[in-house]
Amino acid sequence: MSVNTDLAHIFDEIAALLTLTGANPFRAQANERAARILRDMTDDVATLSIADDAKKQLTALDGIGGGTADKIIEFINTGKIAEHEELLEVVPGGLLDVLQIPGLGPKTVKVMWDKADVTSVDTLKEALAAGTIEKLPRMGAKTVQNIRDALEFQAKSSGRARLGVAMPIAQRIVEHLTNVKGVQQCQFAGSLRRGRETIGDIDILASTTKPKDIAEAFTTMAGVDKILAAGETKCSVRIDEGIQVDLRVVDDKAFGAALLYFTGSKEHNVRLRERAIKQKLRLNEYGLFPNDDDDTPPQSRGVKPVACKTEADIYAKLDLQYIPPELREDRGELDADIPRLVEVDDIKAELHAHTTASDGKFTIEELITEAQSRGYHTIAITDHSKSSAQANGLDEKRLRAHIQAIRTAAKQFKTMNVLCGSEVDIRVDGTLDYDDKMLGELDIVVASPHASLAQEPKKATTRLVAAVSHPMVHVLGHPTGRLINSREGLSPDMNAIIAAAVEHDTALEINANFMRLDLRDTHVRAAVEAGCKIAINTDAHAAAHIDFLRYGVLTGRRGWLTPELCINTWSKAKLATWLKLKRQ
DNA sequence: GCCGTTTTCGGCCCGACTGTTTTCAGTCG
Repeated sequence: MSVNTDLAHIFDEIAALLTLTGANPFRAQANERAARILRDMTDDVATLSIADDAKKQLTALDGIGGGTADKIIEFINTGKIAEHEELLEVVPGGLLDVLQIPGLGPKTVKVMWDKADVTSVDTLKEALAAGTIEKLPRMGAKTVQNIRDALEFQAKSSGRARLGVAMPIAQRIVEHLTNVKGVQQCQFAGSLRRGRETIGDIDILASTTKPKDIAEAFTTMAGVDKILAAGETKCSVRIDEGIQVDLRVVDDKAFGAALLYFTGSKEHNVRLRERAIKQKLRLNEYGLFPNDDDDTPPQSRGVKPVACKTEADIYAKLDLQYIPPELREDRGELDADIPRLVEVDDIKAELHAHTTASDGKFTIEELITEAQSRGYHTIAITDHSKSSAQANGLDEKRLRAHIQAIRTAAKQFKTMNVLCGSEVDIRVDGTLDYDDKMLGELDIVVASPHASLAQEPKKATTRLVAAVSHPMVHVLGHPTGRLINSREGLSPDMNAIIAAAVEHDTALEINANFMRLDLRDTHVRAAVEAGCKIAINTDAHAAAHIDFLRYGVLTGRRGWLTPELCINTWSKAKLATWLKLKRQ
């Protein structure tokens, strides 16, 4: 929903501008929270805001109060927010970019603005060159050099790394460190453990009897480009891929408390600490302690923690169910009944994969063998349709020959359920790329948008609702067509698509390719709440792609997806029955 | 700016690290 995104951006700017004016930090925080809520919701805030009881509906959202609700309504009615405009008259907008530079916070930026006429990244560079920055208070040689380094790094950095890029790197490092002498536990934490679609940096947590050895092993490992910090408990390096990796070394007895802390999210941790306080407890990265109102940290006074060894212990002492990392986003997880979430081992069917018939690398036999080796009972072969000419899509004649070839090949695999399918293009007007007769000859139809992905939201909604309502369609493939960090894709009214999917018993796909992860987590959550069926498919074009499944499962878990709603976890018989019955 | 199982006012998570100063401010997660 692009209005939600636009508004979220404005609230983030208001927050940043407020910090630069020295306003109450909690006021800034409230605006940041509003931005996060808007990004997380699938409801179109524009629709919500024109309702008769708009203010009531908005303030019903936890974290949105009267002031924010008024501003949202103001934006929907006028296209802008007066407070935002007024702040931009006082504070140069270019300072928002300066604030993005690591190490520079609001206090420092304000001093630069007041005393050195810095109003943008460019004027900061000029001030650095002119030597005016180093004359400011608390600006020593090291700080100035750090700013120069950060500017240089920012210029060549590509920003947040995709999940599927960061994960293998993190696993490699964890494996390397686990083999170091003295290491007791080692695993990655942070947004990577929570399965976010992009990762700012990689956090590794370890406990060891020999802290010096692990620090040495970490900073000297292959692929380290630059050592940023090398202390007793924390080391930071930048690796060749341009990603920062932090290693934290903690006491083995408190590994759980540290893991909880370093996994985050920050907002989830704040919620946990607030809850702890209400229970006369105090939570930090060393454990959950009795709260004796002494300002000195309890661990440094020898206070015995109530829990610290494992995350589960801490949740239990806070009277909470264990909350899986993927749910720790302050999206209501503390107040909810947490269901059993889908796991990689639950997946028994791949329902979207390509062969050499279109643009895949597998032959039919290779693809079936690959699926069989993963312990799947079902594999759907879904090559592209004719409109995807760039992907060597099949016309009707070639598709019919392909179906024959699949049926013949399948005879060699007695235990495998091999489905003849297609990934059919959803054309710009919502019609499909084959007629109903052709579609009827297929066991499974995955309908996906590939072209016109910058279509305006209303048309995109009509287009996708038509496809999801089509009686021959089983799965809506990568619904928005977005590519993470490179293409925004469609911004349809996702609730309308979910409603149509529920009505017509069509599954929505989580495309597990880490470039896509489409549906995204928040869409999955809305779909799951509506009782919509979900497919997790890898869209494999080559053997390595089948391993992308884990990213799809992580995204599903972030959307609170249970095995019951995930059609890839069903038994062979249940899945086959649904595929047939759906068309009746 | 938001919120209320002691509150409609007065709070709002917690600690480490860095770099600058001689006891701590600012930033980060």
